[in-house]
Amino acid sequence: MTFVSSPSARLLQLLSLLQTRPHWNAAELAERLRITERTVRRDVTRLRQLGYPVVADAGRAGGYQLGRGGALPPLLLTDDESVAVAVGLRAAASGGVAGYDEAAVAALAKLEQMLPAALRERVLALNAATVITRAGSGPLVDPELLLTIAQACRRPERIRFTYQDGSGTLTERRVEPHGLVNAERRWYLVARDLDRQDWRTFRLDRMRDPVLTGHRFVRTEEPDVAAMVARGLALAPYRWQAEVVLATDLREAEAEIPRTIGAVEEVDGEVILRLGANEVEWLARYIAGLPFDAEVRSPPEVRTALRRLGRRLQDANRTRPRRVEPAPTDFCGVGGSAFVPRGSI
Amino acid sequence: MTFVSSPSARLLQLLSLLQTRPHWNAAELAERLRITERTVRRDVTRLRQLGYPVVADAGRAGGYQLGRGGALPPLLLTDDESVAVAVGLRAAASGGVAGYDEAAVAALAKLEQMLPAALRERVLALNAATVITRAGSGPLVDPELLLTIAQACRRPERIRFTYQDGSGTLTERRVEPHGLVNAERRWYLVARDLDRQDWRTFRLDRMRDPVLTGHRFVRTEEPDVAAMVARGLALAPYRWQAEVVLATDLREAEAEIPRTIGAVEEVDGEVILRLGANEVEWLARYIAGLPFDAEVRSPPEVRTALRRLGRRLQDANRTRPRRVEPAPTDFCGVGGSAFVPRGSI
DNA sequence: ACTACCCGGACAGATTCTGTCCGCATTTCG
DNA sequence: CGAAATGCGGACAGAATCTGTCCGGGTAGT
Repeated sequence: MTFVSSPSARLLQLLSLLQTRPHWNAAELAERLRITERTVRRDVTRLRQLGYPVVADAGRAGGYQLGRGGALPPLLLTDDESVAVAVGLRAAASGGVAGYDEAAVAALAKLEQMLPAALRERVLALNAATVITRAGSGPLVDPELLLTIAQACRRPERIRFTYQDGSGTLTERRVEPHGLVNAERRWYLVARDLDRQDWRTFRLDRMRDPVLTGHRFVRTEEPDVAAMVARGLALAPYRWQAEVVLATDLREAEAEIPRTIGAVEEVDGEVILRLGANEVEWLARYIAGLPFDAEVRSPPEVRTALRRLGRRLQDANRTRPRRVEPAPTDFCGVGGSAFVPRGSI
Repeated sequence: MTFVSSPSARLLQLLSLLQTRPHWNAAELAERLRITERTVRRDVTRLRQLGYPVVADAGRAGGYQLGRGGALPPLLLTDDESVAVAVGLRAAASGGVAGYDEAAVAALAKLEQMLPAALRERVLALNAATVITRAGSGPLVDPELLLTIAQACRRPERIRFTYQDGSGTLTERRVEPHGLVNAERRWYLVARDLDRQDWRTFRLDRMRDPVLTGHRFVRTEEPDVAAMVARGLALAPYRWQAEVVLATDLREAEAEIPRTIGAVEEVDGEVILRLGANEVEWLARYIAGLPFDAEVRSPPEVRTALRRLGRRLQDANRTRPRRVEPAPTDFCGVGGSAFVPRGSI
């Protein structure tokens, strides 16, 4: 640590020390800053006068701690950046980002204190006026776990962890981590599984006790991480895997079918859709809902289900409906979105 | 402004003044802080030594400005809050939140500087390891416009604006704004339309030149803003509005059909689904894809389309498929989601 | 050329800071 | 209960820094 001559700079150093450890006594601080304990006490008083919440305990186990809240020094963000902070944290608080609702709200409150007064007023108005939609939260992920995995990805270093798959089975995994993806309100890790010698995608909320093994590794492949996650979601270990010939071209099919639903490719001049589900009925319904005709190649159970569904659609909508006219609506928006469940996993 | 005795506290006051106005000369600052210009110059030097980027111009139009960047004082966020900031801004940067990509990246870079060194390293690793998924950005909304509307909501004050509807028609609108919603990557305003004497929902990216009229109003109703947006999305001014009887109970129907797709209610012991689209074919496909049987009450065109679809499903999947076995996959994740287009608007 | 700005050294006096000393209060442990 | 280890803050003398004043130098705009 370098020593500075001016008291105001030393104040900031004291503040930094208080942050790096939860607990200091005056003797420790004095030694670190090369001042006396009396001066430490004076500096603590100065920090308090400046609005920093320094908490002290007398007695045998006494010492200083930095409390939360209090006045904070100015923050150098542009107006756009401040709005982005408010909007981004608001989105996190409403569950748009996996599992950081409360922390985001708290962080937002603190950051607001640090804005210039005029802009603060406006950002506060934005938060007050914005209604939280019930998007729902993703599964909680321990921040410590997330950061540990992130560090493993970055070094890069092999990790070991306990994993719980969809059916509840626990297995030990050893992997070379590659990248993190936050998709569909969940966090995923794309990694190379050392025991299976292949790429795998794991959900972080199903991961326990990650341990950095200490073994560094060299990356020899650069997979498209986002694509693997998206593809993986489509071809999860469902009970039924269907192969369907679509009566359309590849571009149209790709535009219509999200990669998280199914994989589309062209083989011998035909457009083939592969997708999975745990229930035949679900597959039949999904295929029936596609905006182009489809022939199921396999499995035959799905073909049968589609024929049965076709018959039921005809039977239910013969003639003679009851007439009711829906009320007119003037709405000036557009768009919609939905999660598509495909049977229990 | 209150005056303080200690030079270190005055430094923070000087820093605050430099933020409130883009330009000050020494004489103005001296008068504000009740010190001489020479002392202002000394304080500026001290701020620079502390890492604040104070920019000065000599000459007739000279003065001081606070530049961007530079060292920043410690920020009092918990680890959880810091991760939430990083994650939330990362989501905004990847288009998860409407229109604040670049500003979010810049804000994130600045905030990272303010973390304690150990935590900063870990948050940086998180950002490096996280792959941006191609969620796509929503339409850009001018931050100034967003903040103006937010302020109108909060006061509350009537506003006037030019609105472009789905077909491109421009109209003048006078409204009493109630609340803002960020849904489906777009910003919406829920307001009471004064000319139509009814509640309306507007997209902010289709709004121009909002003007605060100066007329305050009192809120006499508290509508469910999020529900109005969601409901509005389902019952947009489509060419075809269908009414469908579902062979299931209300709870099941509500669980299966998002409010952004259609409205479900129970009438005389029957579960009724109302939804709209610009194309009959789309409605037929969607209804066919539902996981329960459905009878279309109206319009007859949709009933006809469903019968036709049922026949085609049977024809396309008679017998004798070509046999191909899909490759097995071990993927440990689940879930999917997609925007559901329903014909051109 | 003139005016209005920023820059920073030098000096004497004013102000603040520091270490030392001390008594008081609180908490924990044996 | 007493001892030990902590925080608290006043008082004092000397050390250190800050301040206003003065001044010469440099830059930018009219």
